[in-house]
Amino acid sequence: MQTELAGKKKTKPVKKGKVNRRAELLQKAGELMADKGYEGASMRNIADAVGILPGSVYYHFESKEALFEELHRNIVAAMTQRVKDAVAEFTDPWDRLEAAACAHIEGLLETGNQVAIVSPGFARQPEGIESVVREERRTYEDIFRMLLDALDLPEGTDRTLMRLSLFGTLNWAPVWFQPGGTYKPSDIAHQHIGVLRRAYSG
Amino acid sequence: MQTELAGKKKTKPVKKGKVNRRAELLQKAGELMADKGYEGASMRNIADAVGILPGSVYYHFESKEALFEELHRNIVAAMTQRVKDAVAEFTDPWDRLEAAACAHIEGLLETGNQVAIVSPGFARQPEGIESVVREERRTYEDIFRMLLDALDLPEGTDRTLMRLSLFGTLNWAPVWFQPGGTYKPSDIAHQHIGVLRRAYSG
DNA sequence: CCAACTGACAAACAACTGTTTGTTAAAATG
DNA sequence: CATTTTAACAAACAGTTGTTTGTCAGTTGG
Repeated sequence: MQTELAGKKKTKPVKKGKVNRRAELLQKAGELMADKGYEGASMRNIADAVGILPGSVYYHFESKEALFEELHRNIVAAMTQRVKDAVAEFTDPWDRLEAAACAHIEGLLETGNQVAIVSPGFARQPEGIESVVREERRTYEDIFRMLLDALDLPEGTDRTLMRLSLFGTLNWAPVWFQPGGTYKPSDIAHQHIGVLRRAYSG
Repeated sequence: MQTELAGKKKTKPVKKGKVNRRAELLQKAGELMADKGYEGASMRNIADAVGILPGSVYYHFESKEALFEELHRNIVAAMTQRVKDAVAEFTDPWDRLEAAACAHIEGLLETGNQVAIVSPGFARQPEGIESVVREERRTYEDIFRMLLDALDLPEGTDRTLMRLSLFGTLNWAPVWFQPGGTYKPSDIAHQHIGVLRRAYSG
């Protein structure tokens, strides 16, 4: 039982042999909530999924809301990074927008729909942290606002409606999309942006 | 259990002086579920809203699922009628599509979001009746399939993605739309169809 | 006029919700 | 070696869920 660690320098943060239950909880909670909604995924479900008793979850998280809040923040951060990376590869404004749309919907559909948690109204979210959640989402959407501003569009074009329509098309996809079906996630983004290109530029 | 009206035609119309609690229940259940989702609206909430005790609801409806099923059917029927009426006023295929889109989103946004109940994934729906619900929805969507088929589009245009994108734009609106805000519901439909027109025809 | 039906009430049911408490065994630390 | 920290268990908490049961007043039809 007694592991002899001969002079090995042990740092505090990550325990070596230990699985990180905290991350596990976030992971499983994400999957369950994406599947069944915030209220649909109970603390018992989440605890069961990682092989732990319900009460033990409260060692790692103060409450269900706190757990969700951190989960939400992680997902938005991951999505933001993903989109920014994708956009950086292009210089043409239309290409950049399409890259962002692709990254968004791929994140939405390929990560087990976890990102659906971020979608307002998709799964019911707790009352108390709505403001925090909303601000994080707004920051994320700002990326798209910026990309749309960079487009050379006919005067009087409503960029806000364009963005909302784009998000509608993309965020609605989890409702009908079937992995392995006719379409790839990127097809959805490509088609929508394609229509916009044809309508507004050459 | 069925009352036989073989020879005698004994219609059971609305009692004269009586308020129709059954319709009232459907109405209030619709409002509550649109607001808080299927699971968010409890039988007690619904009963309270019409001034009745929770148990009494079970005189009118066999179960919560049965109540929802009927509610869903009513809403789809109302929407179908609404869209068909709107479409009938026009002959040009693009005008007909735009009229349908307008009717759809106006139904979605102006009736207290009750139609949101029809949206899959928007509010969690009971497991057992998913198939019924899905078929009703498919029938409704067929109207739009038909309208899209009537369009004169460049060969190879993917009408399915067009429809899904349209529904995405429209069905996502309840998430962000604010009554009395910058936009009218019809603006959303008009803008999206406008882009399609510009891209594919004129 | 009395029986049947209608529509509701009151009370309970088991199952489930998020959460709290007290305890405990193993590891890390001084 | 002694003590603190970590991470879990076991059991209960009060509240809510959909639903069932038994009762009963008021209307209605034969």
